[in-house]
Amino acid sequence: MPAHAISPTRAEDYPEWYQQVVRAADLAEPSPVRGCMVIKPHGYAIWERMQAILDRAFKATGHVNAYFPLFIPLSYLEQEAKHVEGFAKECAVVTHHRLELGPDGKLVPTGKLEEPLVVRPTSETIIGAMYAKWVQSWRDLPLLVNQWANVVRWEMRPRVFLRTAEFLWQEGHTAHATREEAVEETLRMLDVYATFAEQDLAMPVIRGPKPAGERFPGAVDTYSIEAMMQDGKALQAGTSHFLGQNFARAQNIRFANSAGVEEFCWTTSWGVSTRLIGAVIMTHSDDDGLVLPPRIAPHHAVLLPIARSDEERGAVLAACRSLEEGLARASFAGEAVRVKTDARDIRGGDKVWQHVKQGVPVRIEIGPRDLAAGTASVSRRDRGPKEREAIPLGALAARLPDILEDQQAGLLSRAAAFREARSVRLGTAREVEDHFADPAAGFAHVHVADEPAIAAMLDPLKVTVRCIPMEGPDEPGTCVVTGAPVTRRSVLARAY
RNA sequence: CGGGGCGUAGCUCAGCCUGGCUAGAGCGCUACGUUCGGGACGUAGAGGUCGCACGUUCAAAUCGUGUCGCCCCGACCA
Repeated sequence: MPAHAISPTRAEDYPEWYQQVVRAADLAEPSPVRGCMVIKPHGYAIWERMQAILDRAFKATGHVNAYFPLFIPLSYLEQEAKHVEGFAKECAVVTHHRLELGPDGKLVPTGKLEEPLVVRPTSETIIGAMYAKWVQSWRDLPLLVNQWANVVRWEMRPRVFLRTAEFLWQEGHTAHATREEAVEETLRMLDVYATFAEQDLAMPVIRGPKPAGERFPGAVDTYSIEAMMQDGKALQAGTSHFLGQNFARAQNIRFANSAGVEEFCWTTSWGVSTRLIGAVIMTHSDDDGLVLPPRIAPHHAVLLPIARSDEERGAVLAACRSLEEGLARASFAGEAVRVKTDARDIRGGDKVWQHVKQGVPVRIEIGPRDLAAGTASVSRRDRGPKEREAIPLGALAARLPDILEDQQAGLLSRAAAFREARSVRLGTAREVEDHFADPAAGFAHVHVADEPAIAAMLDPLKVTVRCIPMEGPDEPGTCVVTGAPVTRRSVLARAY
C-alpha cells in the first residue's frame, strides 16, 4: 500500500492533489455542463454547515433573508458604469423563451425576448431597483437583507469550488441613511466573516481594504479576508463592499431625511461562496485526504462496529446503538454532537480509510475486544491514521467534546503557524523580487503605494496586492517602488 | 480568446506510427468461498457504438478533415 491515501501528494503536485482530495472525499465532480460542478452530498453537507452558522450570524446582526430573481434585465446591468465594465465579459444571457422542434428533430430556440435577460453574476442592480421602491423615508432605513442564491460568471478556467461558472453564495445588500452607518455595516460584516473563518473554519485570515485595482466594480471600498493555502498562495475568502452612493445614484434609491430633505442612500454588499469549501480543503487537508474542522464537519464522529461472527455483530451493534444515543446527548460548540454508525458490510480497513479521506474528525471503533474491556478505540483525523486511544465507553460522551475542541483549536494554530512561517516583511523592491522567485513563496508584508506603477513590478512576478491589513498600529514607511509615503504595509502574494 | 497536450470499460492506461481475426491490462464492481482490530486472497462473472460527425478504404480505435470536451500555460475572475 502507498504511504498516503492521496496521490500525488501536496509536495509532488499541489493542484492535482487538490483535485484528488475533492474526488477521494466525494465532495464534487465535474458535470456535463462546461465549467459547472455537481456538488455531491458530502460536499453539500459541508456547505449546509457553513450556511447554518453564517445565517445565524446574519440574523444576530439584524439581517433578514429574501429572494430576488435569477434573471436581470440587461438595462439594469447598464446602470452603473464601472459595474458594467466589471461584469460584461462574463455574463450568460438569455435571449429566447421557447423551443420548437425543427424538421431534423432538433430543438431550436424561438420566441426572441424583447429585452435580453442576464443570468445574475451578482444582484446589486435588481435588488437596488427594488430598494428604490421600498425606501422612501429615513424610517425605512436601514434595510438589511441577505439572499442565499446561485450566481453565474462565465469563467474561462474553472476549478472545482474555487472558480466555477455557477456557484452558490450568499449576498447581503444593505441601504443606510448615512455614510458612517454604511461603513460600519461594511466592517461589521467583514468581521462576521473573519470570525467565522477563524472560529468555525479554523482558517486564520487577514482582513483589510483592497487596493483600487482589486475593488468590486462600482464599489468605493472593497474589504476582503485573505487566507493562505498550503502552497503559499492567497485565497480571497470573503468580501465586503462599501458602495457609497454609487448604486443609489444610478438606481435612484432615495429617502426623505428627518428634515424632509431627499437624500441618496448609502449601500453595502457582502458575500461568501462555496469557494470556502475549496479554502478549507487547501488550508487543512493532508496527503491522506480531507481534514475538516469539527465545527463544519457534517459528522463529528463515526462509529465503526467490528465483528466477525453474527453473534459478535449483534453485541457490537447493540453497543454502537447505545453509544450513539449517549454521544448525541453530548454537545459541542453549542450543538448536539453529530454521530453516525457505519455498519456497511465492507472490509474494515477499506471503510476506515474512506472516513479518513472524507475528513471525519473522530473515528470510534468498537469490537469484541473493546466490549470485553469496556472501552472504544478512538482515532483523530489530526493525528496519524493508525494512532488509537482506548477510552472507557462511559467516559466517551464527556471526552468527545474535548477532543473536538482540541482538534478545532489545533487546526487553527497549525494553520496560523504555517502562515507565520511563510510570511516575511520586506523593505525593497529587490527583496520582493527575490522573495517571489520561489514559486511557493508565501505572503510578503511591504510598503507599497496604491498606484498603477506598482503593477509594473508585481505583474511579471504574478503577484498582487491582496489587501492592506487592518490589524495592528500604523507603520509609516515609503513605497518600495515610488518612494511615496505610506502609512501601513500591504500583503503581497500570488493568489487564486 | 491565444499557445501546447489529451479523449479506448466506473478509474488509470496499453494498442494507433506500419489499417485486417472475438479490442486488452491493472484497479474498481457482482457472486461464492477462505478471511477480517487495519487499504486481504482465490475462483467465476458483468461491463466498451474506441468523444462525436463526415470522409478515404474491400476493411478504421488505428489514416484525413471538422467538431465537442478535458488538462496545462497565458489574458479575466470570488
